[in-house]
Order: sequence, then C-alpha cells, then structure tokens
Amino acid sequence: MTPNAPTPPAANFIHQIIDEDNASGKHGGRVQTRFPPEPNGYLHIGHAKSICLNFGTALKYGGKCNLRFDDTNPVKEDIEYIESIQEDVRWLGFQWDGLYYASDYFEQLYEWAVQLVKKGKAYVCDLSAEEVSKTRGTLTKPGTESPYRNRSVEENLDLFQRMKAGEFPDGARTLRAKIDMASNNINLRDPVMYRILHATHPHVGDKWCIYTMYDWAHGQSDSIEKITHSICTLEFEIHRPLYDWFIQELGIFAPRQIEFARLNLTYTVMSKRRLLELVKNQYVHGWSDPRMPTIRGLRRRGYTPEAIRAFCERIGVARNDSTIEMVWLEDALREDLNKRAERRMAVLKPLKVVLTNYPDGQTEELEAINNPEDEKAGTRKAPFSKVLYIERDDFMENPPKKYFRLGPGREVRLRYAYFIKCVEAIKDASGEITELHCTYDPATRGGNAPDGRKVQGTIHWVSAAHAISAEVRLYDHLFVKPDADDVPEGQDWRANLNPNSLQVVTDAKLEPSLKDVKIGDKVQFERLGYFCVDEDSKPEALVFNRAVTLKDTWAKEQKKG
RNA sequence: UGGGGAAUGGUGUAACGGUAGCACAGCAGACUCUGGAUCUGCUUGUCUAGGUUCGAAUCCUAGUUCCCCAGCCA
Repeated sequence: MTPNAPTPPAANFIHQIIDEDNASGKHGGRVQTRFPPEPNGYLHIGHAKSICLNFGTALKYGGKCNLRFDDTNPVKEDIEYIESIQEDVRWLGFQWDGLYYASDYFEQLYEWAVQLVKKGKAYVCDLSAEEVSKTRGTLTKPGTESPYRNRSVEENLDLFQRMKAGEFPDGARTLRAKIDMASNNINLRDPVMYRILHATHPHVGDKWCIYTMYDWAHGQSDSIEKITHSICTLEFEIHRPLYDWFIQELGIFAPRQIEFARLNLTYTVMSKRRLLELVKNQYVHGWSDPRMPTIRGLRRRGYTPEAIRAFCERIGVARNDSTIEMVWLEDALREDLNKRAERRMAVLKPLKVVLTNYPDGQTEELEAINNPEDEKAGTRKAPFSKVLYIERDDFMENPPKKYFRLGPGREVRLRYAYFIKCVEAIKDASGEITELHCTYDPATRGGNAPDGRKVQGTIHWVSAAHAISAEVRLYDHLFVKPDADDVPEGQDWRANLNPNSLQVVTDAKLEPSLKDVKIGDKVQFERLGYFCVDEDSKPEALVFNRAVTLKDTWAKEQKKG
C-alpha cells in the first residue's frame, strides 16, 4: 500500500504571509520550513498537524522542509525517539530535505555566544536556580539585576570558557543574555542561554557539558538553515521578541517566526506529560496502544497516512484556540477506507442459525462483491451451509417498530445468499436464546426473489462449519467526557478515563477468505466497521482492531428512545 | 490587578468596507442486497455596548470572556 503523494494544504493565514513575501521579493521567492521536534517522546496527531503544515507548505511553494531535532536537553532526550520520529514522519508520507540536529550547531552557537559576551550583551551569572527565580520578579513586578551582571568582558570570557571546559559542577553558573530585568516580557529579563549539565547527549555524546536553552538554539538554528518562515505554536509567541533580539544582535539571517494554534481533540489528551502518564501507569498498553493519539497508536489502530493528512487539511490553520471534534478524525478514516478497504463478513457476537429445510451436509459457494466502491476489487466466494452464525443483535424476540432485522416469523436477506424466515427461537433453561430455527427460500439464491418480493433487512452471516475464529479488539474513546479536564472539584483528568475503552471479543467468527490476512491489512466487516490486523496477530490466531465503526443510523434511532 | 494573543452556527474555518460562504455534526427525504456509501433539502452564527459610514464580521471607543508567560523544559 504505497501512500499517495501528499497534497499541498489549503490557503491559510500563513500562506497569505508567504504570498506577500513572495510578492515583495523578500526571499526571492524561496520558501524554507522545518519541523523541529524535541526527541523526548513519540509524535502524536498534534505533531501531524505541524508536519502537514510545514512539509505541505514547502510542497505548495516548491520550497524545502528540514527535519531538525531540537536536542538541547540531553537529560530528557533519547535515541529511541530520534528513530521513532523519523519513522513516523516518513510513514505520514513526507520526506525531509535536510536532516539536522540543533546539537550539530553547538560549536557555532558557542562562538556566537562569545561574540555576544564581547559585545557586552551576555554575562556569566553565579546565581543559583532558586536565586535566579527569586530575582526574576513577577508578572506585575520587575526583576532585580544579578550582582554578576556587570562583570568585565575578560572575566566573562574566562568564566564561560571554563564552564565549557567542565571546571564547574551542574548548576553552578549560567550564561545569561543582558537585556532588561524590568521588561514586561519575562522572557527578556536576562534569559539563561547556557546551563551546565554534565550529561551524555544522545547525538553528540560527552563532547559538551554546557547546553543551550531553547531560546538560544532555536532561532539561530533556523538562521543557519536559512529558514524563511519558522512556524511554531502559539505559546512561543511571547518568545518572539527574544528570537528577534538574538538574531539582530548577531546580525545574521533573519527568519520570521509565525505562530498558529495547536491541535486539541475531544475525548483524548495531547500533552506529552499526560501521554507518558497513561503509559507509565498502564492505563494503556504502551505508546502504540491503538487508543493513543500517537502516530504509532493511530497506525496500529488502522489509520492511514492519507486519512490523517486529509484530517489535517480539513481542520485548517488559524490563531484561535480550538478543539476539534473526534468525529472529524474518524470521518476522515471512513472516507478513505470506504474507497479502499475490501468488505468481508464477520460475526462478533454469534447466534447459531439452523436452516431446517436446507440439505444436511451440503455446501455451496456464493459470490460476494469485494468492494462496491471499487469494481476492480472483484468478487470472492463465500461458503454457505445448513448451520450459520448471525449477529445476536440481528435478532429480537419482540422487535420494536423500526427494527428491520430478524424476529419470530420475519423474513430477512442473508447478504449475497438467501431470504430466510425465522420459525422458532430455541432457549435454554435460563430463558436465553441459544439458536434460531429458520427456513430458507431456495428461489432467492444470490439474494433476490423471483416473485419480486422485498425484504426490509439484510444481515451478515458466516457458515459455522467454515468459519475461522479470531480475537477482535473493540476500542472506544479513551475518555468519557469530550473534555478530559471536565471533572468535579478535587478530581483530576484521570477520573474521566473510560474504563470500557477496550473490549475484547475472543471468539469472533469470520468468513474463511480472511485466513491469509497480514499484519496491517485493513478490511471492512460489513455493517460493523473498519478493522485492521493487529501486530499481535498470527496466522493461527488472528487479531483484529476495530479502527472505527460504520455510521449507524439504527444505533442513533435507539438512542432517541 | 504587567505584558502578549484570540473571540464568526453544536464544532472548525472563510470574508480583508459591499449578498455572512464552506466542511463536519444535526434534522427531513430519496436511493440501496451494508440501517454503509451516494443524492436532495433544511435548521443554526459575527462576544457586548456605543460610534464612523450610503453600507461594518471587517474601521474607532469602551467593556466582557478565554488562552499564553514568572524552568538552569521545549
């Protein structure tokens, strides 16, 4: 299954800015973006929005997009994430132009820092973390200047060089930009540029013991890569003055930072912290649990890159905080799989049906269409015999008004097979229905009555003698409320975790044509939904994940009461 | 109560002083061998109050609500 080429995104306010820049000749029509993840976690659907935006923008303007790891904090980062991120970006269908690491620029960053020190725009500060915090002031009160703020250039140069040389322990000193302790923007109150961290870095090893802060790395990395439009999320807006300040003091290529609203989705959480907590506390089974909004979770669930891209396209890009309804994501998947997934019949909650007038021991092969949306998908044969399974939900002893399925004395169509009429429901001692006795009409073979009589319902079925068993995992929302934070006083978001987000059907009955499916295959179980073969699946023990249900107007009808 | 942002139907998103459009959801119907898909129609909106203007979602004034910032995180 090769992904189709990604399509460029629809116009948005960022593209308007680019159009204006191109019109004014600002970068000579050149467009360069980047996707800059920190390798400290797995990518999620929120990152997908950023990926589609950055890569899509480059695609739209014939520009370039780099993948750059913002790896400035070795204590949180790991090679595992560096690898998984590349995998996920590629899986989404994008190929970066340059693959870079902020840590590749550490030498250049150091030289530039020295340059700022020489200009009197940066100084080594001996204050502890607590002291820095205390002297920063508050939102309404200015901070106070560090007693080390006015050291001589020579002393600063010496100290900074010794910081780099590893002469001081973690936290002993920092290099700070000398800007304005009274600024209304707290980011400008002499922000820390370097801290001492004797830690092994996943990409550059033990070469460094001073590490750059985000603000001192990001803009300069953008500049080095000649990024024309540096797209990030809204919370960095307040950092923009600092971003611009560093660039200006250095007199280097000036990218433009543009912020957009990050993605929020109902019935899930998106922060790395919370996702990590779900994994650590085993609310889910790892980062690729199909209930997770991670790229790997979605992939395992059965999502396709095309569906995710279509979703990102549809939600748009703007500066308003927003929360997209989960059905948008689900709908994007349905739309994609409806065109592509072959149909099969599977019974999740089997109810035995005996066709009393069907010859014992007879089997026939009935032709079924693989995909009504795609003629090229062809047909297959499904075996039919005297004993079948149908879905328990497709029989009701006392059917309500709008129920079109089987009931005592009712006739329905077995998909691609025959009309059957229910004669009797057999019960056990406790009154539970154990099987149905039905008759079939031989004249309706294939599913149509020669006398033109119509039937209200068509249900799916599987021949008992030919069925194969499988485990099917049914997923529901991770949270019970659209907003995970919508909890009573004194409780937190975890109170909204859905205890029924996973239900396992251990003995579903599938039509035998499904026996050779491979991990990752996607199929529609007719009338039930789209399913994906899980990585736990083995040829002798198949496992399917329900990616998404089909729209179900009967379920909706029932809810109305 | 410092600074920076944002407010358009249920949810998103357009409009750039000139008919508030589109998508998803919802409702009603058509069609249907998936109560799927497809098709048709419909309901629902400019945060509030003033002002400028022939004309305001758009410009001005004042308010309201929400988000972000006080890591040696990104």
